[in-house]
Amino acid sequence: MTDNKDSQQQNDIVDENKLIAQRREKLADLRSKGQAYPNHFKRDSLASYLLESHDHESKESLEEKSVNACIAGRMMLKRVMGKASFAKLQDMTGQFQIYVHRDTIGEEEYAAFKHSDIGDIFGAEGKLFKTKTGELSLKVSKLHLLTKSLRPLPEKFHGLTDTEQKYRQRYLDLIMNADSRRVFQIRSQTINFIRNYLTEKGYMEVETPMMHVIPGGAAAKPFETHHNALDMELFLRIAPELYLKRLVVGGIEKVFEINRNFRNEGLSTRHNPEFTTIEFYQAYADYHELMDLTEDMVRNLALTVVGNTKLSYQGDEFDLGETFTRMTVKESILHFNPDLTAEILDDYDSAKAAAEKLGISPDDSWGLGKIQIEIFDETVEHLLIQPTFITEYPTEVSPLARKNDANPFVTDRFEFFLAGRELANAFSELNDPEDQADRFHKQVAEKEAGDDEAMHFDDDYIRALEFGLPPTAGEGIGIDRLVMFLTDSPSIRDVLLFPHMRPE
RNA sequence: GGGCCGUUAGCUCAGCUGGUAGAGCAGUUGACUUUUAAUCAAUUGGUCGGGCGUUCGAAUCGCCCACGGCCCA
Repeated sequence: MTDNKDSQQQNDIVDENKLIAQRREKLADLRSKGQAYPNHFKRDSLASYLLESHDHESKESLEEKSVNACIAGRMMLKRVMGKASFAKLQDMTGQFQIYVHRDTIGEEEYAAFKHSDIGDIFGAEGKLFKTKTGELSLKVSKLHLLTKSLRPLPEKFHGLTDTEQKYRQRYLDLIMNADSRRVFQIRSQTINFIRNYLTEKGYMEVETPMMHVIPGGAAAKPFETHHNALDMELFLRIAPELYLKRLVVGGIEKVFEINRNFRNEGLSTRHNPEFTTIEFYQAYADYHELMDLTEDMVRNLALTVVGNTKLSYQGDEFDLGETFTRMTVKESILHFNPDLTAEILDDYDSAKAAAEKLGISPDDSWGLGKIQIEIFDETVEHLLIQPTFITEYPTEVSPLARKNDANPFVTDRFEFFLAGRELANAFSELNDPEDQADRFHKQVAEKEAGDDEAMHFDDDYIRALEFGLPPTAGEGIGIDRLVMFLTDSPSIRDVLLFPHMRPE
């Protein structure tokens, strides 16, 4: 055992390259001289603040005012020119140049600075000034090495581009790539915007269970886990929907939750096993009101976080400032399939034949509604570049949505599409407990027939509905996908700080 | 799960029809007191993702595996 441990430690050391070894020696030297990881330095300014407040000033007026500042950050760039040096310190708002001068900070301090490494974290005190070329900088009177960095940063010009390393070592990506920092700022601002938007409209934010006894609210395969003390199987939630509607039964008439869902499916540029959604529910509203709300919210979100309603996603341009198109599933199919007619779509045999002609292989268990949706997915979805609401989804594929009064074949539901992808799903909720029980029974039958994404029967949810769910409309929006659109990110991994990866 | 592409120094990348690896940046040493990817000179650094095979000889050719990317289901 001991031998193994020793050889393991040996290996750890051998694994390290010379660059790290050199920095470790510098760290040992720092330790020998005192506290190597001090925590006394207080900064008073951020890079962006100094630039905003003083960049416009002339060299002379800066000199006259004699502005003191303390900044801190990671050294990203270092240019030593004999007895004077320039370096860039990076904090969370940007980079700021410091000027380190031997005759100002002293010979010993300057020698130490010359031995510092790119990546080291410094605190710097001094006076603001402008260089010959006009760059606002800090003339350092005192420099504090706050954290020694042991590992060399990626190259200063190309930075870190290796996709795998960006995802696995996100900290490094965030240090090196302003674009990545921007993506996650926009992500944060997006969530913040939505939270404020709904809160201001009187919605209450809640947190419902992530571990479910009966996974429900969506058609998806769940992750399974086990509770030891209770000795029971649990599922990570695939959607919060049924819990949020229980809360509407309980009288929380406007409610929302922004949180993670987990689905046990493959990974791709569009799918991560855990992803974030916002779901919100409003009593005494119908799906038309949610379309209006969605249109207003998405438009103002874009204006707030990217400052523009005209966006482009991977080459597709769209404008969230224009009125969003609204059409039904059938209208959209007919619009993009001139050879089809309403009569064909309404007849099971001819619709099935049309689907087969499109390369779809209808299963015998599919009804007309499922066939129509497959035709929609195949021929319409990817063409909906401009913001579009599609309504009147077949009841067959909408087990939780309220049937349309005029046409019970379809539900009071819409999905919202942008850049050829579904972004939101909403409907007037099914609040008839007997209808809901019937639909659960159908789902259970499908599950027994082998569909492992079909829903379970949730007795307590039916019981809640039996107490009475007021007429309610609800919606879910994929936050990751929304952020992808707002940041023009090609992969969901680009908008997740730590996307799921196989172990190295 | 299938197809295609990739994996070479800490990072970004070259490396031809097989002959035991190269640049830039970073590092080290020296010069340089307002630089802007600073410059100049010298210099260190590699289990070429892993394994097996073909061959006198493999980063290079073949097979298998791992990880990643893109496309498809």
